[in-house]
Amino acid sequence: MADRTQFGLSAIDSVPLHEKVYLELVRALMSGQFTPGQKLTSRRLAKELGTSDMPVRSAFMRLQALRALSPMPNGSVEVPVISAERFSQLTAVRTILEGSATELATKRINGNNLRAIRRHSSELTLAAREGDIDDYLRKNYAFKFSIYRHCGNEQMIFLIETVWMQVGPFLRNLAMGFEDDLASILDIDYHEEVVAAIEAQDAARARAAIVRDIEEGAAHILRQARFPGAGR
Amino acid sequence: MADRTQFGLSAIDSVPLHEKVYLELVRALMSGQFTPGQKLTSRRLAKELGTSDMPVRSAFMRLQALRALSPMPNGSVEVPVISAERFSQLTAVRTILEGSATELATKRINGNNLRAIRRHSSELTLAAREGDIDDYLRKNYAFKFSIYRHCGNEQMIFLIETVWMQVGPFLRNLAMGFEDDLASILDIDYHEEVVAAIEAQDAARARAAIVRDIEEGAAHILRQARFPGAGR
DNA sequence: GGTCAAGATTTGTGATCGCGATATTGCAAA
DNA sequence: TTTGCAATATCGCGATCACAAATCTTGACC
Repeated sequence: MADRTQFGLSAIDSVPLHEKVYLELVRALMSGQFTPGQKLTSRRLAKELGTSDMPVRSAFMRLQALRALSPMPNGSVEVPVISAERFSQLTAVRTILEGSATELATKRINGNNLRAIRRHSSELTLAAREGDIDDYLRKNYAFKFSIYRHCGNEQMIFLIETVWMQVGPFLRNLAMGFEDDLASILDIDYHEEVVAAIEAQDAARARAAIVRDIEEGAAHILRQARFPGAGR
Repeated sequence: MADRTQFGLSAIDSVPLHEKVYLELVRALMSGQFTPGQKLTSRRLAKELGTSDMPVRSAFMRLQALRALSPMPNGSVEVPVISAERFSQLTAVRTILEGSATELATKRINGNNLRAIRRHSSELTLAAREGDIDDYLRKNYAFKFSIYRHCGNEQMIFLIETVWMQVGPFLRNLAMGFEDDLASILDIDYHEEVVAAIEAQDAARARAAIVRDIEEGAAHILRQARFPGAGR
């Protein structure tokens, strides 16, 4: 479905190349298409994308500022290797930010919002039962941000997104630890409890449920993950 | 004190130009040398700095990713114009993040750390009494981060820094509202109370003091600031 | 088989150029 | 003086080139 004006002309695409490259890299990173530690060079990537290396360099700069890519001493970038310590720190920050956002959102959510959240919640449950990891992660993202979006603080949402940019690519590689048993993740998944708390307008309970969801998920990951420098 | 090798040669400076431009822009932004709403163009800035526009473009990309510069529809960037709403949101995020960081830090600070914090605190008091706004803001930054640095969570510090990058340039222009009466800011400055709470190892009290410091400072600013779109 | 140095390749970095779009200026008409 | 518009200057963007440093390859030698 190409964009067409009323005269049948295709709409001029004014989105800069570097922006497209950036979005493409975010997508690739968040869906775990790169291996942690993988080195990315602007020239090679440019060749793969069929552009010059300039737009790629721009995208690298942005991603590196957000810590979604790690700068190497020689100026190259690599997909971040997350250590157990960094993962714990990011989890701690997540509980603080996402807990607060949930608490704020609970007080502002109305019927219409709630209906959308419930839909995301049931889709999330479904995805877990069906065992599709990619779909599960995508639905998990959609569900949580359908709540955070209503916290009334755009700055907070931005910060949460930057944290997810750092954890996201990592989660993908770890969720694979569940293999065919993705449904078992529902045992430590409190998203139904979150919805119930929001319905009851109980902000403190909603915060507690989100925090618990984040923490138990992280603990489960820490249990079965192999982190660099922690033996093999 | 230039870097000299043992042969008296000046050390080759291998810091990339785009990094220097970035640091220079951060410094200029944080010290309020740009007016909110001011448009920055890579070409003009490059000419002023005596470089090509490439390093400037890189620096723009990074600052824009961190929201320290706002992208314009045509791709230019401008120094962010902060609205009353955005300022309130950023303040709310600050209380959450910096409150948590202070609470965590209180539990980890030992005698040596405390001595440095006390020094920063007294320097801050001194700067307020002397009435030098720039010095006050610098000391305020140094004092607060001398605490946050010990929170044991590098990711949290990074997020706090990005928030400061957004509020910093704005604070400068508003602190000028105090004019010759900077010493009066001490009336709503709870940094001595923060130090006392840390000394007493009372994490909850330290958090409350920092939050109060942030909130009352922000309230004072909101009272006398002229925000865009709020009449004149 | 392992080591190391020379050569070849790749890479980051920054300058420059060209294109199309945007913004600014200058001037004439109302 | 204000309005309309064309000439001009400036700008974002992306491609390409040059150069030095880093990295990889290769092959001779111990």
